[in-house]
Amino acid sequence: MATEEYTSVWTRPKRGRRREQPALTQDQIVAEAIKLLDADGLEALTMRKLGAALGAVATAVYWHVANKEELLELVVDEVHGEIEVHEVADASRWRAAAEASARSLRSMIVRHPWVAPTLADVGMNYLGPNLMRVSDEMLGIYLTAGFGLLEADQASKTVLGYVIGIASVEAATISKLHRSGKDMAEWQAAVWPAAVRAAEPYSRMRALYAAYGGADLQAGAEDGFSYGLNRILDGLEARLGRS
Amino acid sequence: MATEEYTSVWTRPKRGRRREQPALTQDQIVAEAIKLLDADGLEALTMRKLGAALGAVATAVYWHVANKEELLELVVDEVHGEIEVHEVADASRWRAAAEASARSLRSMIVRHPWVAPTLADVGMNYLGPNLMRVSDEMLGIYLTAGFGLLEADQASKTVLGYVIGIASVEAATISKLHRSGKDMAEWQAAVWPAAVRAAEPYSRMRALYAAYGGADLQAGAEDGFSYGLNRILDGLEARLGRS
DNA sequence: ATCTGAATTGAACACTGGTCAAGTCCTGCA
DNA sequence: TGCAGGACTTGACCAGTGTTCAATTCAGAT
Repeated sequence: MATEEYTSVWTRPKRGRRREQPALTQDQIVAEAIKLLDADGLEALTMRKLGAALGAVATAVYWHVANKEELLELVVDEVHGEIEVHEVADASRWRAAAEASARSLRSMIVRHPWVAPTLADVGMNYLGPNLMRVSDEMLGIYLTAGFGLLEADQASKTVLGYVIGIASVEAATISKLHRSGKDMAEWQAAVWPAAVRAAEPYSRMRALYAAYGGADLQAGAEDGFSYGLNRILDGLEARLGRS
Repeated sequence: MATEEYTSVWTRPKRGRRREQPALTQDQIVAEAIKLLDADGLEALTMRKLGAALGAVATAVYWHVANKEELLELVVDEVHGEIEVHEVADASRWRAAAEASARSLRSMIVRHPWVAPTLADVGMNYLGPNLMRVSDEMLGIYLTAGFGLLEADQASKTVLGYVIGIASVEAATISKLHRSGKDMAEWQAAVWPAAVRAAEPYSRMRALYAAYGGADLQAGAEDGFSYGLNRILDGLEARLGRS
């Protein structure tokens, strides 16, 4: 609570004063919301905190944004603006472009771990310009690769689904990590015993955990992502050769 | 508010009566929570509503469960119990088993659309017995297919990631649908024009939407899922043949 | 100098998850 | 039979949530 200044009819600032706060804008709000989300995660985003961070009051935000859900919609679209998809000039180079776009999407999710659950409970019901642009450009990759329109869409969605799924799981870990303040190694040390104990009754999981030992899980995730992505692109490429 | 029954020293049930409410159990609570989640979605699950549904009061639940997060953990593990993974006897039949397990997972998510966002923001940090069992059995499929331990894990996670990603998006639509009370056709009719308008500036998306026209999106999702799954399994199979 | 309408505020509402001390019931032991 | 103590339930309460609404402030056009 700020200490209340004593004001009265006499001490009150003259009405002529101009608003030094340059007035909230939607862009400003979205940017600040992203900052808060990145810093403290999804459930830490509160209309009041957001208002405060903007030097205003919660309700002021509602002038620029209908409600929290709409704000999230804007915010999700905004971060999709970070995704880079290269136009693919040569049909024979579609695979590199597909891989790059997948990696770009993944790194965006890792950078903003809160998008994963948000996307997951909002699906493709958002129609923001950045989402559309990314969809369009990705579709373009598979079209110039030689797929027909409908199959290109399916191919694109296959890769998209894979990346979202994998990145969601990664993002969850990152979030938990970030919020607990520990670094990867500490956290791994803390969680590993419990995981091993839980795996105990299942022979194959037991073997797997034993094989991993104390390996670098972050590097493992990286490798796993590449592995899966390559298998998927293999599958698509094979399909392409056959038609 | 329930209408209060009149009771007094005279009309009150005799003290000897045994508790006809067979006392809350954790299983009962979890089961009821799932029922509520299925019916009204994630954010409709309230400790108070849950208590009420069990003929008790919110705080009573806290005797059996530490907090809401733990409850969600239990609930997520419970629904994973619905996933069926067939043991694969013959190494040559791994692909059918892999496909079946993927479909089983997908249909579980579609049946309980709220698991998608829940999983997405909790990742693989749950260590419940059903999750472990499913992981173990799925790993088994790829092991008997002929993959080495670490690659089998990667293969399994590839398919898992794909299914979770795709199913998340599907689940979101299903949730929105279910909560709006409309059926698929109605909803599609309502949303389609907005989608087409949003796609307008993007030539490939415009073409895609035009090609889809008013097609059955549900069937489309089904086809899309199968397509992607088959490509992934193609990719894995190819890898298997080469080693 | 006044009016207009966009922008901002403070107070309130109905609700959330969670805690707490107090109570009620039931079982098992004497 | 009486009683102790653990299992279970309760109501009152807390801080914090998203959201609404009337009232206010202010910049610029008239």
